[in-house]
Amino acid sequence: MTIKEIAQLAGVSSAAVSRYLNGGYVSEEKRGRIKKVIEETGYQPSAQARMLRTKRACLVGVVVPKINSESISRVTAGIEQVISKRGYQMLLASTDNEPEKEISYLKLFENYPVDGIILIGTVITPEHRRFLKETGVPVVVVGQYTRYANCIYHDDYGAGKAMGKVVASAVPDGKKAAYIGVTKSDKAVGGAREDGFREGLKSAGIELEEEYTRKAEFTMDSGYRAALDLLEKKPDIGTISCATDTIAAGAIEALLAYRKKDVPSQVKHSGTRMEYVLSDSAVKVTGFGDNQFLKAVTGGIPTVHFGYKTSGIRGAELLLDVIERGEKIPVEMKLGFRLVNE
Amino acid sequence: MTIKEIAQLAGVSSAAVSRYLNGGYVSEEKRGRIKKVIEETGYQPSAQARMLRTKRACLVGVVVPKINSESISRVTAGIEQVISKRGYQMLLASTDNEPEKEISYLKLFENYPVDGIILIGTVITPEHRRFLKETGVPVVVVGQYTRYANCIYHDDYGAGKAMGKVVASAVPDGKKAAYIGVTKSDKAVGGAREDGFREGLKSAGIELEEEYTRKAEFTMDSGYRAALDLLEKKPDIGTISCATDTIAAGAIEALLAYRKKDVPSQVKHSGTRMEYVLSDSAVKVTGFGDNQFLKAVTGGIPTVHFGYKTSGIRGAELLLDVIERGEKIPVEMKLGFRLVNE
DNA sequence: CTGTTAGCGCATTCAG
DNA sequence: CTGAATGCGCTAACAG
Repeated sequence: MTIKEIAQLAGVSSAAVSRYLNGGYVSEEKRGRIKKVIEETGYQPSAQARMLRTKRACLVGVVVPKINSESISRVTAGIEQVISKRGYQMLLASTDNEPEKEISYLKLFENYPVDGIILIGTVITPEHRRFLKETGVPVVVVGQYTRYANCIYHDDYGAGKAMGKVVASAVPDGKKAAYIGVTKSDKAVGGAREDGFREGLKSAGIELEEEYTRKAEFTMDSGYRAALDLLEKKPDIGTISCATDTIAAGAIEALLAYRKKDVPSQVKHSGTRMEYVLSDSAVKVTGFGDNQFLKAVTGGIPTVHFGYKTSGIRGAELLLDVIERGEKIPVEMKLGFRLVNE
Repeated sequence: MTIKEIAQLAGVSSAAVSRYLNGGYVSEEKRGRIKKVIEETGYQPSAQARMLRTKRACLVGVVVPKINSESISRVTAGIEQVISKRGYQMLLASTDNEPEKEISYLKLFENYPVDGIILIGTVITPEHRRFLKETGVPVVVVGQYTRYANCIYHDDYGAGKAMGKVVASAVPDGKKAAYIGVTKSDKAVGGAREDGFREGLKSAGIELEEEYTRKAEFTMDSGYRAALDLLEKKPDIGTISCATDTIAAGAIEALLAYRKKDVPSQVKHSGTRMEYVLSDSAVKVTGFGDNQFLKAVTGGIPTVHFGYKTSGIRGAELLLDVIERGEKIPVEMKLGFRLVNE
């Protein structure tokens, strides 16, 4: 069903139909005829052809590293909130943490009818930079700093440092602090958080020793394996701090499993908090991200609340500014954090 | 940058460039020149214009009720797995559990360059049915039964019944079984699971009493409130069964909070399982969905594993069959389940 | 207010 | 093998 057919059936020109559809001048009489025909046929204009013409889609594309994540869903919720208020819709592309897919979806959106792109960043490769530098489509990056695009990121270093201090005062005498991080290629989550954490510990006179350190993927399962390895090799661990709450969940699982396997112990509740008791002494797990699911079922571990939803909101606002008002001045925005359950 | 400009720069016709791009006949010499120009300019053909022409996008649109869900991400992972192998990409639209948005995104995809649509269904309204009946775009529905489209759904009734039997044998003498469901408008999760559960209990001689029943949204928070209400009004509860693991997580949170507020008690571990001890007697929480996160941090509650990933795989295969081979025979597929941690 | 006309960027005939 | 020409479905001038 095309606009031309509708025009014929209604006995008008296709331009009249187009105007009808877009709120232009149409006489009452023709308006009625067109309306009737459209209702009868159930005609829907092809968004695709329209976009080819107008170069406007009222659509933004969002590239995310994975779908099943509380923090990411908070960001997208923020985006949705502001763009839907302005008549836009949102399309998501999930890359499953594969940088190549990320590029391929960025390129898809680039040649696709979207007015702008929001990239929830993890690892920024040279290819990413090249894309950001060369693309004509407005892009804002959320979650990572970059000078090649408008960006909104979080104070991961500060959060890491604050957590380091918290942990410093929590690790018992004679015990050690351990850390499960992620790849440093992720400057924010892998780099800044860990660097900050180290610094926070150091400011309290504690050194994070390399043997008490592991690298994990962004998954619970990976956190589980890393934590188990840590527990098996280092019996004097007092705290396990993880780069994300998801990894922390894996660490908690490992504690449960380890306890079950080797050491008689128990889980006890104090207040709303659970401590995973190991060989008669609690191993405390900390995270980043303030995952509500984790909080609900465990009572909450020490973690950091970032303004994920806010970053989505601000990111979308920024994007719409450049889409609609052609705003040219580059923006870098850093958002703060809040310690939780310390 | 258009195909025409490339043609000019390379001193050939736009048709030649088009052929070059699509693997048609081009002499070695021109091929070289074209290649060079394209590389220099970084030209990328407009997917949008191409689609307008060819009616093929190598894209499938997936409409999901929410983004932050383990079960949904398992389905999309399944979809991704098969379509990416066949050269397709996937675009997601999240409706945040709002039926109107669902329709609006379905219509977006309908007039958009996607070759097919997969709808992860919750509530199927008359509008949905009308859409499915009338749209020309191939659609498959995952997670709900419908006769208006190819569909793949799970044996929610059977799963509910099986869980009912498990619970029947777990609820202590003198105690009652409680159930937190969701809206019956969701035939699968709201209707079938609860009906099956009732039946399972009944087959063991237990009746699910209405006062021990609550309705929740598909969120943890809602499960929390429902469970707390249940606990406060009915002290003789032995088990709380929830329509989803997410709701169950909320129920666990409620147990923790309730215990803290009123009743001295403790959490104890037996094996890998935790039981939330209430007034000296454990209240067992059960769910549906086999959420791995929940399992990790609690040791696992009795739940049901559905073949979510499989349904994604089969759904995508079905869709590609109709997209690529014009398969016309309607398919309804029911997938089984497996009890976990009973 | 209205219809005619000319493309948006590309793929596909169809004669060369 | 190749280029000129046509049109996908729609909107934006433009002259009525």
